[in-house]
Amino acid sequence: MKKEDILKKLRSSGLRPTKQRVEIAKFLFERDKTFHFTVESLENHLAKKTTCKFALATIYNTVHAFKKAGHLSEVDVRGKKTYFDTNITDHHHFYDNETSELIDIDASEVVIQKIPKAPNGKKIKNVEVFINLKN
Amino acid sequence: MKKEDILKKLRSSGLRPTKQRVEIAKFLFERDKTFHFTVESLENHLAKKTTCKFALATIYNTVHAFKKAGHLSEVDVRGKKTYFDTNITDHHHFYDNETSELIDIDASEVVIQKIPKAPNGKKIKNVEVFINLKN
DNA sequence: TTTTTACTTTAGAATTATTATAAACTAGAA
DNA sequence: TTCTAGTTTATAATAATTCTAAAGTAAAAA
Ligand SMILES: [Mn+2]
Ligand SMILES: [Mn+2]
Ligand SMILES: [Zn+2]
Ligand SMILES: [Zn+2]
Repeated sequence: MKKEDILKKLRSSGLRPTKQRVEIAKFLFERDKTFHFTVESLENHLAKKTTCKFALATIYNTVHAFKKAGHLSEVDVRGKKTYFDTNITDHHHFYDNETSELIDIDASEVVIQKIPKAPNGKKIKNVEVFINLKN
Repeated sequence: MKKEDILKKLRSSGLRPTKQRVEIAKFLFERDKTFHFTVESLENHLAKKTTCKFALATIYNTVHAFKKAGHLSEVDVRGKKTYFDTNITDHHHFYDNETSELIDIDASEVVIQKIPKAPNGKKIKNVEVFINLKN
């Protein structure tokens, strides 16, 4: 992902390219594999990787703007913190409760043979499969 | 569910049958269909149904004791509040984002044909299917 | 280039859900 | 009935997140 693409992500999220936002965008989007994170973990990573200072509110605001623009998704994990996901495709997860780690499962790796029909007046938006792991 | 069964639920959770606990247990377990709730919604229901007063801490403590004893389960729902479930069997859910309502899906109504194998050293504990609804 | 404007960062306050505390109360044993 | 361990409760504390408003900055206007 080039600098111009980073700027595109910011613009399409309605965000001016400030120092903080560019650092956050680079950290989140200049990678090959999926990154699952909480605001707290992102803050720690940013503190290590960059010299720039980040107010917590800036991280929250930026992450939410990316989510709203569709550049990040949210994953439901048991617990109090919100988890975000750089993988915005329709996909599933393994969840390791011991390590609180999420692992992506591509949609093609799960085939559902039978599923109930939606309640009256409703339609199915999407199906999420969550596989809990143990040792 | 008879009075004796309610007392059994309390005893097996290590709880003395106090006025508050009996009311909570009756409200949660004297029903046919599944009840999905947050501590806040349970508090509101109890306020309507009974004359007894409940400190929030008592509701939290009692619900957690029931969960620990296996009489309640927890469901992961997007959002900040913890959802509990009187259905303790292995089952799945529809989730209506408009109304924040959960609907049970019996395990037999979902058949999964293909699923990835667990990462090295790990085993699959259980598989949860979450079907998001739209209008 | 300067000036101006609107947007942004930030520290700290506020809010929300939950958990902890410790004093007053009570079920059940003795 | 008395005693004891367990319970309820109001309130304080904590944790995650959101809000606020003052000081700072990017980009448009002059
Ligand atoms: Mn969650
Ligand atoms: Mn949740
Ligand atoms: Zn993912
Ligand atoms: Zn359920």
